[in-house]
Amino acid sequence: MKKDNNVCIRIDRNATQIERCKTKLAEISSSVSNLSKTLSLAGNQVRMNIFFLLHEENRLCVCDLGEILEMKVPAVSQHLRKLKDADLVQTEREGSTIYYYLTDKAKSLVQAFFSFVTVEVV
Amino acid sequence: MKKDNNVCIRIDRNATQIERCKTKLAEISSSVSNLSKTLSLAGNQVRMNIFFLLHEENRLCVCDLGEILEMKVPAVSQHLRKLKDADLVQTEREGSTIYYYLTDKAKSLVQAFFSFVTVEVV
DNA sequence: ACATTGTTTAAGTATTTGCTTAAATAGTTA
DNA sequence: TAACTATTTAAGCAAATACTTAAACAATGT
Repeated sequence: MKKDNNVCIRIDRNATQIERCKTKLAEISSSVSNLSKTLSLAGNQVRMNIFFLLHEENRLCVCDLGEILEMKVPAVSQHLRKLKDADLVQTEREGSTIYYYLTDKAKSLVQAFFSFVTVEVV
Repeated sequence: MKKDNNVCIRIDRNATQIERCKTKLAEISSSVSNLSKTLSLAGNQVRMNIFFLLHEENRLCVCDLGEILEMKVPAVSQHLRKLKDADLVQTEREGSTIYYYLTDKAKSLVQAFFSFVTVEVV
């Protein structure tokens, strides 16, 4: 194995394949970036629980979520902000209470996630 | 707002709803845990790129992946180990080269991920 | 058996993430 | 407007993550 700045370059590698791969990657780079950002949000048990709860109950406030998840309110609030920044939840105010609910984008995602669970792929 | 160990309990909360939610959560707890673990692996740009590349090229060795992703081999190897531990990739040796390919479990996941990209939900 | 190639493992470090407490903001009610 | 309720924001800390280099391991060829 030859070393080029510590990057391994196999002697009998397929240079055409490597180049093709690099080109393809560059093309889908921004999609992959968006996708992995979204999935990294879903890849957290607390946020996955929030997805599930909002999916089931339609809407909940931070305070309820804190009690259900047995977590302190600021901790929940910070998770919700991440989801809101990613356009996965929206809010509606009712008096002094702010209710969170899933966006359409999140609903599709959640639908897919839970179908995986039931098919027991995961 | 009353405080119970710093956990907020809304005065006009729906106690029945809270209890129902806690019960439901407990029931699906292990599924949610597995799911979020899998998604946390997918929620990383490098690993998502690896998914994409193995999906497209069928199999690749660490060394090729290192060159394509422009990363050092040990860094790639460590990502692959996580995927292998989660039963998302398998290996086959050919001489001294070890090829990685997606498991069936991973193929289903990847299929779903990339259908989201094309539908532009993400 | 020794050198070479392909790969993994280990140890150290920097960055990121998630929680905690305390303070700030905003709406509600007396 | 003052007290109260619901929530967010900020700052600090602890744990987890990902990369780096160096060393170890495994297979191949001489």
